[in-house]
Amino acid sequence: MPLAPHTESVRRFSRFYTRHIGVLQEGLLDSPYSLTEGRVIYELAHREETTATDLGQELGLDAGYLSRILRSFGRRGLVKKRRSSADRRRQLLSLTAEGQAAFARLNAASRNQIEAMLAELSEDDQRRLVQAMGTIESLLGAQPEQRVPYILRPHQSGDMGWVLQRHAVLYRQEYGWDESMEALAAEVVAHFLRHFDAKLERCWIAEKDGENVGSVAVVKHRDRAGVAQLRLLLVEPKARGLGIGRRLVHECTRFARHAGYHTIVLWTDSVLGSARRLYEDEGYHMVSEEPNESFGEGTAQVWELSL
Amino acid sequence: MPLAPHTESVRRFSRFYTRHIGVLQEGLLDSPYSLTEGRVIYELAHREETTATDLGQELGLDAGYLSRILRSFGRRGLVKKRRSSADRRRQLLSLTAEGQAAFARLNAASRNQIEAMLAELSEDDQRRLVQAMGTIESLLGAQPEQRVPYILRPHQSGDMGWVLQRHAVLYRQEYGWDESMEALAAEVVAHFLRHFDAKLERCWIAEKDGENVGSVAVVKHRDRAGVAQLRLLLVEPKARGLGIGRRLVHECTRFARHAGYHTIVLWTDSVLGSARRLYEDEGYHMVSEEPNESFGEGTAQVWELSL
DNA sequence: CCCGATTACTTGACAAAAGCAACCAATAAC
DNA sequence: GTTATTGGTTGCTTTTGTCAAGTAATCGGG
Repeated sequence: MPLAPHTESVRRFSRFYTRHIGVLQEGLLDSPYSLTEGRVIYELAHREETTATDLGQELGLDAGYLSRILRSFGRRGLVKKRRSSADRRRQLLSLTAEGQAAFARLNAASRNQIEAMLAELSEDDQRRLVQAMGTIESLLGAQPEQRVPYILRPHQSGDMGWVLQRHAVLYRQEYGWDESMEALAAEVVAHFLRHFDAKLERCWIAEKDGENVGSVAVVKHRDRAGVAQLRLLLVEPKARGLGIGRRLVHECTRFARHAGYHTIVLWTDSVLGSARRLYEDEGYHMVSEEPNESFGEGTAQVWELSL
Repeated sequence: MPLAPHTESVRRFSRFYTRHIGVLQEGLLDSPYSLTEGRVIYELAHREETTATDLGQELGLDAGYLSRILRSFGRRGLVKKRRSSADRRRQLLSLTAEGQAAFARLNAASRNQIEAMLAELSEDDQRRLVQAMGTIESLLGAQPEQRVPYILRPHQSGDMGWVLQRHAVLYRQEYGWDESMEALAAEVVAHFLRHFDAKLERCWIAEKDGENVGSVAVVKHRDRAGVAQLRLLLVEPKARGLGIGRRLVHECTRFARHAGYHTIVLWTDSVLGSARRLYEDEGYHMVSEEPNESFGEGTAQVWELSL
């Protein structure tokens, strides 16, 4: 039997935190989404493809109510539904690019609020706060979130600079590639930004714990009509092993197929062994290989996937 | 600028605790009150008399909405309204006995839930939990609750036993009174329980942090018609200085006036100095004094207040 | 003391959020 | 093949909350 003062302390804390959260959530008010809608978007952003029933279960929502929310999301172009081929009653739900962007905005707003709150504390106090929260979570048995611990979103301003920088740093660190690699990446990035065609091209940024940890882009092939090219694939070392690379590659395939391309190709280098696995598993096969002239020591390869 | 991982930790905790609270609040569902209604009752129970505007401000409720809630509470007999004499636009709101009882039920239900939750933790872990919660509250600047830190409620089964026990223990400890005092109190309690007349009699228990800390009762005078008697006033030493005694005495006056008595009387002893102040401030005056035969060394006094 | 502004509260109309129940189509179970 | 179950949608209702207007009392000058 717990002590009465403990019980009351917990109740006081609950009241306090409820109010605290209430204040935070009011920030959502100047978005076009209700709180529940926000939760739905959050959940969608953190899953690759779910069904409505799943979602309803997770969020404790009435099926009818959720159905309407999803329909409105569909109308607003945030969510796309795809009949499951295994069970044609089910719809596999996923966020569209607009949906991902909408979530990114919500997410950024929420993050800014928390940051503003934290900014008022000293670094020590921030640490103590996070520590205390962790204690509570573990004591009250927060099970580790079974969602994917990252989100994908379209690129925003500033992102491409990050993409370039990390390409340069990582490929130098991991493979010792020289500046010509950086120059090439810079050219790709510049071209992407200058000629970006939202209908036929796309870039995804993977974000984890508020930090960018991965990227990939689909662009039109410079010469071959109806052919897409996958470029700028990157996953930060500390975020590897979570399936982010696989997800990024897959996202490209889905987009390219949907955009009407008949083929998607990519260039890679024989030294990039782990990437090779991703491409193979996605269904790509190598179509040509030749000595790499510009950087490194491996051979340049072209891989292709028919859509 | 806070570190990104900290921000994300705080967000994760907020999600976690939101969900946690959600589960707890579902317990309210098998009560006849909505969440908002519950909050209103809570607030009313923790204030002596408030105005609707005050309440709305505190809870962030729309005035119109609150007005309707209060009207329905009025209809259900939970709340009574009294025009302020200082400002006749205002209504002073307070819970009726039924209202207090309703709150006590809600409160007990909520407490049971928390207790069940705590019961799964070792005592050490409970301590760590409460500690961590305290840390968060102080870091996030919970201002000390400005509400009265106790609530009043009608007596429930078991309470009268507590009243008797504490009378015996406290008067012995503080004034060295002997068993005859206990016997007298027992008789009063027994008579109260056996002949309890809900229309004309009432007992209040003051509760703080989930523990009983005070009591008082109004009963019909045994001989004089139209006269009420205040009995069994008690405040635990550790809860003194919070105005609980004063509040209890005042509650009696209000009730007696409302129940139609023309006078309320009480017996006390000259050694009970602090109680004397309470009675004086409430408007009582001493009407007789004679040597105390039964216990202690002081003189027995009768005080009276015309209603 | 008078008059406009403000405050405390109420009311009506309405919108948003949520829940319930009936229903359809696809699938699973027998 | 028939029945039950599942995934989802739709119509209807209740609950919850907002907005604006209205009333009475009070405040704040001149």
